[in-house]
Amino acid sequence: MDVRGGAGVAGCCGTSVDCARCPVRAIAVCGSLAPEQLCELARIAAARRLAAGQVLFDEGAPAHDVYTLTAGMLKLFKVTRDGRRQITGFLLPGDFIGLAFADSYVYGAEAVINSEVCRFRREPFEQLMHRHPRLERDLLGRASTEIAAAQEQILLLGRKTARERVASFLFAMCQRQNVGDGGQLQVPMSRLDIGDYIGTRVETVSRVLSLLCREGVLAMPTPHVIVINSLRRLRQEAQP
Amino acid sequence: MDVRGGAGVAGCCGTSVDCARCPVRAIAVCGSLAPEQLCELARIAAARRLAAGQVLFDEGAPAHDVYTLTAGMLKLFKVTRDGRRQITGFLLPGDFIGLAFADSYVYGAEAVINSEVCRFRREPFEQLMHRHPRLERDLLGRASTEIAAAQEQILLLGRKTARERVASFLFAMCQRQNVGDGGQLQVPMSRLDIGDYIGTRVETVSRVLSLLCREGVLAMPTPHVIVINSLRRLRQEAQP
DNA sequence: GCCGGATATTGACCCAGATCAATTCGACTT
DNA sequence: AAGTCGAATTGATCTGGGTCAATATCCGGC
Repeated sequence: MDVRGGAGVAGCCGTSVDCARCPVRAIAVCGSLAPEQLCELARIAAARRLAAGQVLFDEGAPAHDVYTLTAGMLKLFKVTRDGRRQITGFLLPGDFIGLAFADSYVYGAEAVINSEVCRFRREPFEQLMHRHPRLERDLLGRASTEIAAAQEQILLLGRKTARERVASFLFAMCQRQNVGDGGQLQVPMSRLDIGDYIGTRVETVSRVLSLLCREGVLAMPTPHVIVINSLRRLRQEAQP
Repeated sequence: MDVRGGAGVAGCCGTSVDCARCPVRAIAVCGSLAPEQLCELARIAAARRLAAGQVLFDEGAPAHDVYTLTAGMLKLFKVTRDGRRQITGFLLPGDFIGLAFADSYVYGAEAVINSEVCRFRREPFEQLMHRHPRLERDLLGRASTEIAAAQEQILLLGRKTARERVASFLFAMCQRQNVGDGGQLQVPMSRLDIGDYIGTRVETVSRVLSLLCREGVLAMPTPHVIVINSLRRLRQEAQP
């Protein structure tokens, strides 16, 4: 959870190019950028630490920056005029924030747990991107993945039952965390957040989880740790 | 509705670069590609005509091609194992199909009305794209827009009422067709398709439309033409 | 280890929208 | 113009998940 900040970034230009903590590393293009190009990236980068619950930016604010998440977890969300909230995604370290923006942010971003981001001023980042086609290609690939994921979520929200939604959510989390049978799934977000992500109420999330627990599909030692007894049954419940 | 096909494409290399019907034109990069580059694109392109209801490709099929829609309207959709269908988008002429694919198509595509697409073999298209950064950049911009639109739809499906969904759908259609107060909105898709897009049943779509009609927000001379009496009220109902 | 506010769970009841069931409409063909 | 069949509309009823309310549990700060 420690931040390397500007110094850490600068460090990337030397021998420790592939250091896991380096914010630049997080955009997963170290392999495709030469050290002097990493330096360029480092020059427009700044680390920022976020406490749990802290807002990174609000929906609708002018989009001056793009980010990579280097530690922790963020949630992205949209809110209707009358206050209904929809979480559009949870981000894990390595994820990039800034694919969907035009002039202003199309969603708000908030830390789920203590987190760190690496910020890049947008203008120079885009110029750099244009100068380095591999970076641009990497981002296009990420955009592709994000579109596919969004459409999976559209299917979930449009056509799945509450039970299937919870199962789908857990199954996707398992895949992202590489959790298998008997593994412990870390669920740092609240039940409210889960509900706002899968389009149900807190109570429904809680009820379905309790039910799956009673049925033996999973176990919940604490609300934020879920033991997966049968990944196969979970996937089956998810109606993929 | 007439197809120019291979000949039409080749024609783009000459003086008629910006002909509206040219399939290449549809990817909206004519301005950024030199005539000889257009020729390159034309060489890997082929026009294809689709009758209403005809399938362009199935979800899960190997993704050998990418497309641009040159006329008509397509719907993209995903289906659950037990047959529930979710439409993830309707495409209009100029739209590009192929941003979300890896090895296989992540959704099926079917013509809503008689349509034409321009097909590009994927392999050479991607090589061409890599050689022409402006094309790549154009696609990244399109991906951006698509992500933003998907998240808007996620908000709709996760948090809006049936009435708000129908209003949002109509309002979005008005914007795409540039229809204002008193304008005639063309609605070529069936009520079933609309329902499968906004996550409700046919009957609900019909009921809400009838209600909005009775309230004077709109009029329906025929099921596929909707007159917008008050775009303002429509937007208000949409809870943007 | 204990305390207190936030978070999670569980129960009872309700309602928006699904489901089931007729009509009605409209774009075809002949 | 009449006939046909799928699409759209409308009505009646049902139900999954929302809403409201009452505990129970967790976890951070002493």
